[in-house]
Amino acid sequence: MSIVLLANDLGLSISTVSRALNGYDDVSPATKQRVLKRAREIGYRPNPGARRLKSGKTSMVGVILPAGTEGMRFVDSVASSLLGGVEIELETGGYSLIATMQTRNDLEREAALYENFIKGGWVDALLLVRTRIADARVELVRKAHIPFVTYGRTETNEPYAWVDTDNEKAFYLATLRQIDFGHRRIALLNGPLEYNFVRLREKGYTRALSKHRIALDRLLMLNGELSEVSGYAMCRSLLVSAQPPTALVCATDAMAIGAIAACRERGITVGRDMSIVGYGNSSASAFADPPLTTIDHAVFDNGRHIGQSLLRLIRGDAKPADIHYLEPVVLVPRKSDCKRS
Amino acid sequence: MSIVLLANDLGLSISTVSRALNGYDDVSPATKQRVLKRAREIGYRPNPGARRLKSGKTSMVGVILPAGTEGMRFVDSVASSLLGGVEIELETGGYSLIATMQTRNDLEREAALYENFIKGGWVDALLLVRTRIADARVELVRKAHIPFVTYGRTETNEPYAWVDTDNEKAFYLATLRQIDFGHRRIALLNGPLEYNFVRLREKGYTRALSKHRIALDRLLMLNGELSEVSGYAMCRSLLVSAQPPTALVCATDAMAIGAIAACRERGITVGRDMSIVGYGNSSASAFADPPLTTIDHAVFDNGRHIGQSLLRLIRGDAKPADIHYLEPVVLVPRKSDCKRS
DNA sequence: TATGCGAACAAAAACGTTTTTGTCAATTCG
DNA sequence: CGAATTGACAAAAACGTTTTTGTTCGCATA
Repeated sequence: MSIVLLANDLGLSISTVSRALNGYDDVSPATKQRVLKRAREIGYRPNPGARRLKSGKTSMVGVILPAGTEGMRFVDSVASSLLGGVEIELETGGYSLIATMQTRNDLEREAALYENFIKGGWVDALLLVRTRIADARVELVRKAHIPFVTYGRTETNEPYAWVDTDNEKAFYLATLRQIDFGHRRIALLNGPLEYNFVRLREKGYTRALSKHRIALDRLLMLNGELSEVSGYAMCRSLLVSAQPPTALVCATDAMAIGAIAACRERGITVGRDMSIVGYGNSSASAFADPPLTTIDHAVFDNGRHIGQSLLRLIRGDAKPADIHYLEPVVLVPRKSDCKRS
Repeated sequence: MSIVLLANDLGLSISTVSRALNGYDDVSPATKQRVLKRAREIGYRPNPGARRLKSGKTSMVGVILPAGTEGMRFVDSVASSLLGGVEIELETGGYSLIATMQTRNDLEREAALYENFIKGGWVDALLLVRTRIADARVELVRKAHIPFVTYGRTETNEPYAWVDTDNEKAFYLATLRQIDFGHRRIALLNGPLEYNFVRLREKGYTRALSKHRIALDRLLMLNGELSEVSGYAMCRSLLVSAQPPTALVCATDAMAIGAIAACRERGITVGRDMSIVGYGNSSASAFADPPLTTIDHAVFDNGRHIGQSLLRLIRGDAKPADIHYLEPVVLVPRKSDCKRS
């Protein structure tokens, strides 16, 4: 019974206090100030349960962090920066971000989890990450009539708000660079096929090849996990194949680091006999041996864009169709790529 | 007005329905079943706001993820596994974990953030991570009379619930191994001094040295960030010093990988001329060159312990003083350490 | 000088639960 | 056989807000 305390203290009715606190204009500027001041002094905090019960607003944006495919890693370093960016923007708008974890990758349960999270009414808006090509979540969330933005695009007919990195451009650039280096047998170490960013990266890769009239070799396009182990395994299988590639473009720096290890194991010197480009510009990439040429993309800025978009959507300042932002990428050259020997 | 709908549908009063749903025993087993069944069919979900308003319970446990010291990384891979373990246990008890991010490391704001989070009433219990030696948060949270467990210990007179990894043992083992390899000038590349785990690692290191009557050389004990860059910089400064060490124990694998890069740069072969042990058994550690000897600690299991402890605390099945769990560590030998040459 | 109007505040209802208290019949007990 | 107890349910209050609907009063207008 907190607002009544505040009201009594001020000698006002609770309705006036409430309206003052919420910035309505049928309360005089003078009393509005008085209420605000006293509220701060007394440390008044509206009970979020009551507020939500009455108004349906929670001042919270939610995100469900997907279970990692490898072992138990839910949150990768990308997510960390991203969420940081989101939070810092939401903060300025009086919102905050809450994350909950998905303990398994099971699609059946996923729907139930999202359903629960939304109907549970803990959040006013949602952020969807790790979008798949066909992603049931966006339909589900749209039907719930709750604002949302996706990090990464998906395939759907309906308009929706998205923020994405230019994955296609990234792999177009990386592949082009390998071609310019004289490579013709360039392998693509990619992620799981279901994800949209995986398809986009493949698209960038094939576009670069076809631009230079290089025939596509399906045997050079591999899909696996995003981890070091997986990169190692895929590279290894390529190296023992009939016609090994002379260059690699990898979906993550971790995969590239695994690939480097595989090359090392077989006595192949990366940066001389094998040309490798990674993706992500992870903190480890600069300290690999050789230092990894990679693609840098501003994840934190992506997060900020998402945060801003969420706010606009919540306030009704924008329609989902208005929000499409493609973050540019930049290739950071180091020592892991080289001319064809 | 959802429970009333359900009640009408069943021809019962809302109070009976509520009591049936909450498992009270003054409702007959028959109707209890009937209510439960119908509730499931109809897809009834108690309004969390209303529930919280009345009972004060939220079925949520919260954690505030600290802002990363380097750049904007909030959540490292440790946190990912840990939170996964926590969540999976909480789930079995009908609770779930929500995380929110701390956007800056400022201590002033930290108190306010925790205050807000607790008073905001979004959670029934709290998890505190990245404990410092003197950590104002535990006093603050205790005063709020909300159950909590810390991941990592801290210095306080009051009893509190903690789960921790045996940091001291880990660095005792790592240092001992270096000593057994014949090393006498062993450097400690440690993290920021304020953290309790940093002190414990230092303690393990010094204990191993003093056991073998090796004099402590303060110049060999460095403190920095937990990142590759920092490991690189610290190792580099050691290598150009008057009396470089012949062995390194590092607070994280990332630091160790940075250190390896520094050695490589100066033509020092790690695993032959320099012996390095890391910590964490990160996925990258096995693919470093040379593969990193490191300390493995079961972060996910730690998370599960935390989850269970939280549940016991919430239910009143245990007092904070009862909950002290020290997770054992194990050294995983690879190729980065070696006999003194 | 009545009438209408807007500015500033207050009363009261409502949100969907949980909890306290109450009711009523059936059963047990002295 | 009447009184006390118990088992199963219902009525109503309460949680702390927001929102809808009043109310009062001074002031401009006709």
